[in-house]
Amino acid sequence: MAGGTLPVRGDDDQSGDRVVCHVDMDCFYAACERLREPALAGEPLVVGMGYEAGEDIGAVATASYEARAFGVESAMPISEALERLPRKRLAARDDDLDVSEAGFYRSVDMDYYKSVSESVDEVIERAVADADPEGVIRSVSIDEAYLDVSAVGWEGARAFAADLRTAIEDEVGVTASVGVAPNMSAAKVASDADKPDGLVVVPPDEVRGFLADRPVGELHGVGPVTADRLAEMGIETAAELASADPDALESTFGSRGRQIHRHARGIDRREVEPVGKPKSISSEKALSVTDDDTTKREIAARLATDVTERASAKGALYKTIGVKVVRPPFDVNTRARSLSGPVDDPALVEEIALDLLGEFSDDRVRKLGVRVSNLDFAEADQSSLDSWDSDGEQSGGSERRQPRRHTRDRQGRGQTTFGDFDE
DNA sequence: TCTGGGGTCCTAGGACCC
DNA sequence: TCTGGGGTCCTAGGACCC
Repeated sequence: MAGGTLPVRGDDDQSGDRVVCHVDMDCFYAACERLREPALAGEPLVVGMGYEAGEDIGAVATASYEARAFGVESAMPISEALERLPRKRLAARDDDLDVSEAGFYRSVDMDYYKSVSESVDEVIERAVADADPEGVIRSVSIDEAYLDVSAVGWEGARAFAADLRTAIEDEVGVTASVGVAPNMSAAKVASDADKPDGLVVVPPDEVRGFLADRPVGELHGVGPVTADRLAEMGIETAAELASADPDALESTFGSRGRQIHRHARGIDRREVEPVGKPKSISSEKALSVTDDDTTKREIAARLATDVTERASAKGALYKTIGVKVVRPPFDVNTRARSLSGPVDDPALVEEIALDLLGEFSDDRVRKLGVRVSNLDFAEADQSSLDSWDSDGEQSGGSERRQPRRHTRDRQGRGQTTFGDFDE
């Protein structure tokens, strides 16, 4: 195809005008732990989720680079991490173990990490406001954000990103890697390219070359399953994906096929937009495998409470209540039930969750979850008092629901949201 | 490698409506 | 009474992200 290596269509050129930064904090949880416990600096450090001091349950949430050198990886069971990297304390007492080949383990402390994240956000907000009054920030997680700072232009892009990194490190004490590119997906790859503490700037005319030799798995939207299937098709690098037939990709991967094809070509016209309201709220918990129904119901009830409290704190009404049941080895089942209108009714959530769980009462279960979705953020705080009763049936005055705006009704199907028609 | 927790989006089939 | 097209909503599962 002509133009395979050029910014092909006229409408692609527009993306060259944008300057998008992806800010990605380095080993964020571990960095936070070091912030309040400076003695951990330079040491192998593992932060475990579901981990309790001295135990060997849970999974690795973050491993410092020093710990990664021992083969500890994200999502690895703590038990396995301990085999590769024993606890410092144990090593100190055990003559067979070398203290220099041991590390520190800490459990996740989300509240603290959030407070650090807020400090980082303040630095970012100020930097963006100073550099580009029309700038936009999209926080995608506790340790990651996209910035549209097009006003700084490509001449000013590197200086902006460098100053931002310096400010974050000086003022908060943690480091970030930043990627700068004409769009979100390329900026994301750029921020990953020189971690940790990196800065990679990819101007518009270098995007294709920058991506070319990278494995497809580095692209946003290509996970392990897709990467394997692409490999079967003989596609392993971004350049190979970029020159693949988009129709073939679409027939194999659906709409995502075209999306990853565009990303491989360095095209992504999604706008950087602030994150909107959540679409679901859920809570789940791994448990040691059990078929005891009482245990399952107790846990489900707790999860329901957690979910409804969080929903309430966010002012969210919900219309759909669901459960998730994971049976060994890893058989994920979901069940959901919708009401006829949005409610804030914790007792009802528990009741429905337990009812849905009933189908699995005899099953061995390794993990349970409760979820509310179909959320509605009513302006006012009037909640479950009116017309929705426990059957989810409307009583009497069926038009008493909150005045409904069409914008919301479109959301489910309208395809107007971020992420599909994007590029 | 026997896999933690909180999310998003997409797909596909079925019910139902006009 | 065997049959069209368009559309919405619901449920379940899957892939992906951090």
